[in-house]
Amino acid sequence: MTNSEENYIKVIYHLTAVNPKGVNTNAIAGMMETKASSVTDMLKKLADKNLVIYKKYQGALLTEKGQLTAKMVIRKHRLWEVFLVEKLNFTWDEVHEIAEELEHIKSEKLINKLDAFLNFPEFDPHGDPIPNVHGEIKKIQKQLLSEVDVNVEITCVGVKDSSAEFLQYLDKQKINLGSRIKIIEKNTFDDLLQLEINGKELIISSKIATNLYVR
Amino acid sequence: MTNSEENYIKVIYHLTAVNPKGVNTNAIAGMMETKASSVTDMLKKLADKNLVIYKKYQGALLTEKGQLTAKMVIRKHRLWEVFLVEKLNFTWDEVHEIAEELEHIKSEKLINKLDAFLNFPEFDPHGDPIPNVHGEIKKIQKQLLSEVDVNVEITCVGVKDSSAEFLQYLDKQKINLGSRIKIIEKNTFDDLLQLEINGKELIISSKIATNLYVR
DNA sequence: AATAATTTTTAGGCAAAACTAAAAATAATA
DNA sequence: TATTATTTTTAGTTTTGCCTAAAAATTATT
Repeated sequence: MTNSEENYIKVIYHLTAVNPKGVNTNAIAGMMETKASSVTDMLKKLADKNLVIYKKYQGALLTEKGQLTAKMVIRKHRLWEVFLVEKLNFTWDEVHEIAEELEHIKSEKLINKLDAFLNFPEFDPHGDPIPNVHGEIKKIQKQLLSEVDVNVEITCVGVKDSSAEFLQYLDKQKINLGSRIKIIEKNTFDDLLQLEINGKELIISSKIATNLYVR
Repeated sequence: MTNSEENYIKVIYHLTAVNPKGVNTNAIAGMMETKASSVTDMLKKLADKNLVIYKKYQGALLTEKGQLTAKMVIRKHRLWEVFLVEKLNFTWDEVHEIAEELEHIKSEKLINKLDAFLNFPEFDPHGDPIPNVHGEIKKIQKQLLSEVDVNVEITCVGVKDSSAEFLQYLDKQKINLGSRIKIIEKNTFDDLLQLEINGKELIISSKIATNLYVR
């Protein structure tokens, strides 16, 4: 397995959630920051290796083997992110790029020992679930903050957008995983939300509210 | 910097210790498990990048820039080895292969935070010194066990051969870094040494004695 | 010093993963 | 449905790092 192959598998896995009946070549190209023709080449190779189901012009889907591969790469990525934040004191906006490299380190034993060292965490620093050693993923009930009713107190459990920009904004507003949030008022006209968080009031845009997962 | 380039630089660095006036193409090929013609190709590229001084048929030497690069790769390798042994409970014979991959992870910040997390260790699990953030290496006085006189008590501080086979042998004999050792008798005829270690007697061959550093 | 042996380099190729440009298939629209 | 637009694939290159085989340079030996 090359790094590039693993990255394709991972991208197809993520895109399948949005497009369960076949992931477009162009969509993959967009995520991989490459050209459609390169994607076609790679899909043929992955199909030969039994990782992807691919028929010309029909888009791609992962085989069972491909899905497991994807989950293992995601497992590694998210465990390393936990390590970087919990042990090395990185902030949650800094870890993605480094984990993109670390996720390709090959040793099974390494990742399972890392898992144990971190105490078998179930979620990464952005609230995303970490597949266990068998590839099983614990799903939690969660919704976007934008879907929550007024005056219901909820807990921040994750982010949809995990760009550094967004995460740094959340840091500045002291919004973390675990923060207790209550919507005080929804302004339907300009789509701003008035929140109460950590006892303080805060006005946020709908863009923020549609990128924050709560429970 | 590609992984391959870093590996060449590292190999040239190590070979320079033995061959300070120019490292042979063939020697590099041997260490890299590749062919001499591939080495020639790479030497040209590294010379273009100002990492290596290379003249046809004259062997290779590292520039200042190349030496620093080598030290930084070695720094990463050895810090990761400390992490694997101290934090993840790997044995000292298991860590080399994994560190060979980890040493190529790019972030400066990562390695310096790892260094701090590990409490700025000066030696790796095999007793080899870890270059600091500036590439400075603390040298310690050490000699081979085979060069030590009878009845002088010394401390094991490192290994010359760090193959899994040798390290596992040492583990079995309960010889670790820090073990106190005294040579009771040298048998000049068959080159066996009689040791006292941890209060117990042990007979070792000269092959062992010429691969163990002590102080 | 001349020849033989070894080492190193050159020349030409290959595979992986990307690219561009053009062709083919599918989807959208008049 | 015919035509246009979009998506996807094919064909042909490029770059990196490796290879083999042959040529050139260096070193060793008689």
